[in-house]
Amino acid sequence: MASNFDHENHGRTEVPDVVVSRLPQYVRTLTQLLSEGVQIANSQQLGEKLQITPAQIRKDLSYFGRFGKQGRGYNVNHLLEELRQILGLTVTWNVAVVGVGRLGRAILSYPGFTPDGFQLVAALDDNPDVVGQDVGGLTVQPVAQLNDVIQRHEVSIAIVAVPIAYTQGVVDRLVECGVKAILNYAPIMPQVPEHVNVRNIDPLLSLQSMTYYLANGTVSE
Amino acid sequence: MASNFDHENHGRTEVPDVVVSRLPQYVRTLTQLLSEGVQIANSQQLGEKLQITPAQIRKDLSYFGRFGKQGRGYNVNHLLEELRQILGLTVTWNVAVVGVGRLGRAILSYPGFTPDGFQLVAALDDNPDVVGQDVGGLTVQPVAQLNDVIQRHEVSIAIVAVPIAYTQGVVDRLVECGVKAILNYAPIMPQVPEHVNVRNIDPLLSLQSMTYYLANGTVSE
DNA sequence: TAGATTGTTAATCGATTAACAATC
DNA sequence: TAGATTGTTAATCGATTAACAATC
Repeated sequence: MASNFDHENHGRTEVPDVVVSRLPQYVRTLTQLLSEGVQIANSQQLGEKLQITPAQIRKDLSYFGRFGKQGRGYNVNHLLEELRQILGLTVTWNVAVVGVGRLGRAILSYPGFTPDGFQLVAALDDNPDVVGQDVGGLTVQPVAQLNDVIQRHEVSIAIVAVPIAYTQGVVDRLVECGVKAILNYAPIMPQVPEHVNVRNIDPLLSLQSMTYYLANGTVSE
Repeated sequence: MASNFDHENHGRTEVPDVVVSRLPQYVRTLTQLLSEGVQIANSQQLGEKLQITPAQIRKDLSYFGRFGKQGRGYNVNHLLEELRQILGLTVTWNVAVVGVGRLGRAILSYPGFTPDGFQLVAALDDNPDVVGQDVGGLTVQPVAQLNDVIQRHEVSIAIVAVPIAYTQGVVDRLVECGVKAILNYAPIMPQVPEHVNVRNIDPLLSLQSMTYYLANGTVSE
């Protein structure tokens, strides 16, 4: 059974997660260079901007193809477009926000997602006082309608900003609805089947690891 | 000059960053177990909760001491207290929030930091309409007062939630004021001297790496 | 004491970096 | 063509895991 999966990538070398996680940073840097009018950049220059070795950049890119020219470097615009294509950033992804408390409202009002192809198409909450409200141009729907809302709006990504006690339950329901990408803001790591991706936004963990260095007078990296 | 640093850890083996970053998760899990009345847990049980191998947990802990009993496991309460001590979570850390826009307000109103020993003691902004406002029980100060505010409140951690164009400038000023731990919410990676720690909260990067798996029909991990 | 689980060493795995032939 | 930089292979580094003696 499991051995079936071995054939599913059609002989492509599996790309390490850590490599995929760097690509959006490459996209960001290239976008910035482009806006500055830079047309060509080599791995050395990109490495300086990104605080990464040139070798790593070339290695990372080599998982996906050959985008540079020897003796010259990379065409910024071309590499950017290739990476956007690889990351699936050339299409629009519909996003639902579950949980419209203070944090959910901040997320819904944040204009930073839309330019990058993420369209907030639905907001859901369980609080009767909140349902029906207009937040960031969306009418808050009851969570009971989750399945229907996800189908109707073709939601493929969910942002979860509900209290910790409800998080796993909401995530379970999202998974049942076929959502395969979840951005979770609750301080908990929800369990999901392995075909579903979860990313946790957990500032408290970040703070708690920094205090180690504050308390011990050393520095990370 | 640099060789001086070699002596500063007094022969202690340097703890890898990745190990330090897992400790807060251990603390969280142990806290939960304690609240459930569990008194003893072995590395196997902790591993299941944390989705980590038992060997890794034992290895991680071994950087800091011997906290278990062979044949028995770990006393939950004791291990928790030891880890809190190691992470510097037994003392209160004063935190300043720079940037009181929508996001800054959400952070200032979020009750989740305080229980863990992080005390929000100051809020700063540059917008004259915002300065003087009461937000989450704090009066917003002008950023011009940064140095003074940090001194007066003994701030050791800053949370930065200002627009991207101001982020590096604010971070530079914080570093000048002696702040050694910065939690940054802007979609940029500020450059700091190596004795300063920065953690970036960057949900857009998380979304952009998940779309890779959505677009390519595979799954991370 | 017998059984269980730690703490630690050694083996494995995977990611990063260095080096260089290919080639623009 | 000469010089520069890529793409890729091999070497290195570091983190994870397995194994087991120590010991509760």
